[in-house]
Amino acid sequence: MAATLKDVARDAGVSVATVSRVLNDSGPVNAETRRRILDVAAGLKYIPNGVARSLITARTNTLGVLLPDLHGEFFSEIIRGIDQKAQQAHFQLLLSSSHYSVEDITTAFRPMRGHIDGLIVMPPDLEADALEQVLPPGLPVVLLSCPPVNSRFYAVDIDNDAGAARMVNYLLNLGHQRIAVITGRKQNRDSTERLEAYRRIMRHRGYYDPGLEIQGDFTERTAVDAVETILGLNPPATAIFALNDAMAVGALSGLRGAGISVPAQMSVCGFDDIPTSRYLNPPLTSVRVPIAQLGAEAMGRLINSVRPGGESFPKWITLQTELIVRESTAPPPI
Amino acid sequence: MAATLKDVARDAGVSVATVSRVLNDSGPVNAETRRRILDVAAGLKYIPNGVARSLITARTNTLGVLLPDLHGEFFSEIIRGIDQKAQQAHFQLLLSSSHYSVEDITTAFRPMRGHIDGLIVMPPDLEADALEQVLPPGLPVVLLSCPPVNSRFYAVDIDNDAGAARMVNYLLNLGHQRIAVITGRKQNRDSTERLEAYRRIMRHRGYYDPGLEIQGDFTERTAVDAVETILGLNPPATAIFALNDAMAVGALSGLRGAGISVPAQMSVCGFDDIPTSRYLNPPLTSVRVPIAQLGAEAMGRLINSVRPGGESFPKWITLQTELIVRESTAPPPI
DNA sequence: CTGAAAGCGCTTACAG
DNA sequence: CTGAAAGCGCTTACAG
Repeated sequence: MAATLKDVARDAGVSVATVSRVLNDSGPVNAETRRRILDVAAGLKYIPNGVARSLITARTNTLGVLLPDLHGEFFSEIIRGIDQKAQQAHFQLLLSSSHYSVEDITTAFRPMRGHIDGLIVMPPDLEADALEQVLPPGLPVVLLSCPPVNSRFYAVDIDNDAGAARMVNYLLNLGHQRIAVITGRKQNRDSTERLEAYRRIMRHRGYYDPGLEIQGDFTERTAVDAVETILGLNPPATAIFALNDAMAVGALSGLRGAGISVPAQMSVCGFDDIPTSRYLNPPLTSVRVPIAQLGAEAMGRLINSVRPGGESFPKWITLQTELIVRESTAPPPI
Repeated sequence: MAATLKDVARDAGVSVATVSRVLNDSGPVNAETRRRILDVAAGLKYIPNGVARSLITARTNTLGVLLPDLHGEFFSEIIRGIDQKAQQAHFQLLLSSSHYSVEDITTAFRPMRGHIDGLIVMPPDLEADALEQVLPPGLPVVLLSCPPVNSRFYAVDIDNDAGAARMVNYLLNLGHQRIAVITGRKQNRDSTERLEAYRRIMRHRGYYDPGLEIQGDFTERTAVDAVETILGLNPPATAIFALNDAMAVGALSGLRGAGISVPAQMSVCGFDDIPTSRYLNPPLTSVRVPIAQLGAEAMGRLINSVRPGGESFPKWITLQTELIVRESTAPPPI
């Protein structure tokens, strides 16, 4: 049906080798011959068969992306950054999500094998070395939000520690002492790091109380439930630090349901600064994470490492965050 | 490096044909031979080369997805539905976004050609036939939110008309007469259809006024701006119908900035019912669209049409919506 | 500057 | 039940 190299060669009266040279700009070709070939190819609407090309070159020009989840703006922003970068470098994107464990990742990777030149993956906490066992030795890999400890992988992550520490200090400086925190799952490294920073600062200032830590899972719903628990605290909390914005949204909602006004009676803040946060009621104080950039940086590194002779990047880069103060936080009620 | 069919055949003392038969469960093979081959394959950690397989079978087991945008929860929900369905059917996903025009789509499709068995695409308004010109004749295609008029394509869309009509009627029945509407871009068919329904009902009830229509672009930001215009209306509007939820979020934010309370002084409602909407302050009245299902239905149809002998689906399916009344709407102030 | 030929790793009639 | 062989559509030394 579709024209092949052979068809073009036949119609142009040359060999397939010559056509291939013209199409790939490899090797010298007579200018006149070149023009004729290009004409014929256009006339035939010839489009190279990428699969055949991949088989012989062992390059697919496709990069894989394995994500744990697809819910919420955080992940769509990551994909947006990844997609943007991939497009401008003319790479294609093979996407797969809902992979929470190394086993999931292993399974999801299987069909990708051979179809991709490299992989971006967001594995559960500290699984870099386990991952190295199950991925092909030569495959370029970039880890998202996971340190490349003991592995040959590249990694891009966020300075969760500094971000969370600044937020807690900001809250403390506002006068809060009872700061409740809603965490993500224990396996979630972003959550763990943010929580550790919270603990360190709270301890340091002498306000640490494990009773202030409520377990969530980074979704709005668990935060709504967490608010109930928090409102039952004694002595009461005066601020809620949700370890991501989705949960801050849930907390705001739960508080509204309970008739608590923010920030007059309770301060609320989040982490990530997803695009929606500035439009919330009240606008959310949060820690800005360059989410799309996180994806873009990962993709940039991956592209670089699948391309021969790219510049050399540091193995591990940590993106900085920024405290964004809006209207959901204020001094505690007196 | 990696083991090939030939390696397995050699070590098992059989021909590659037999190994292929075992691995694909095609054709009869002696039980003992089969076991031996499987053992050898496992020992060698053999994984079939998908590219080579694709070249010979002319099937890639990969489906392409071309989306206009990746901002916001609407698109991540669509992708989630698509991905879920693809995974359970063991298809891979090639994703590309930021394609607003038929030209963009044409360009983005080029590198996908040959790599995919079918395509899901969300084209601009009414471009189905233009699209048919630029896509290969045999390629299975499913259109998202675009009628398949004059084309051979499948299509899945939303009953925008009924949804918007119900919302406007609901607002009218609440007592509103001056209902401002914030629209999307003119090329956006979802927006256009919702707007048409709005106009029809407003005309029918005798409250139609073109001055109530404010142009937006489906992002929060334009809705914040639109609110300013709306607040300058004379006679004033008492309700705002944002034609998607992202703009309702923006409207809520703009109103808050202007010190207008919702719904006491102004009712606000949206369309799509993105996951966040129920957690807003106040929780948003909206038209529920089964967003993930939209993606899943499209993928289901695509999978069906690339698989030989699948059941036959109607060419065009329209998903129904549901009015979700929350707390952002109330009777107008007296 | 150009072509004949090998080969990438598979699948699939066709014989036996 | 099994194998030899052709072939999918390309690229790339190797000769000339």
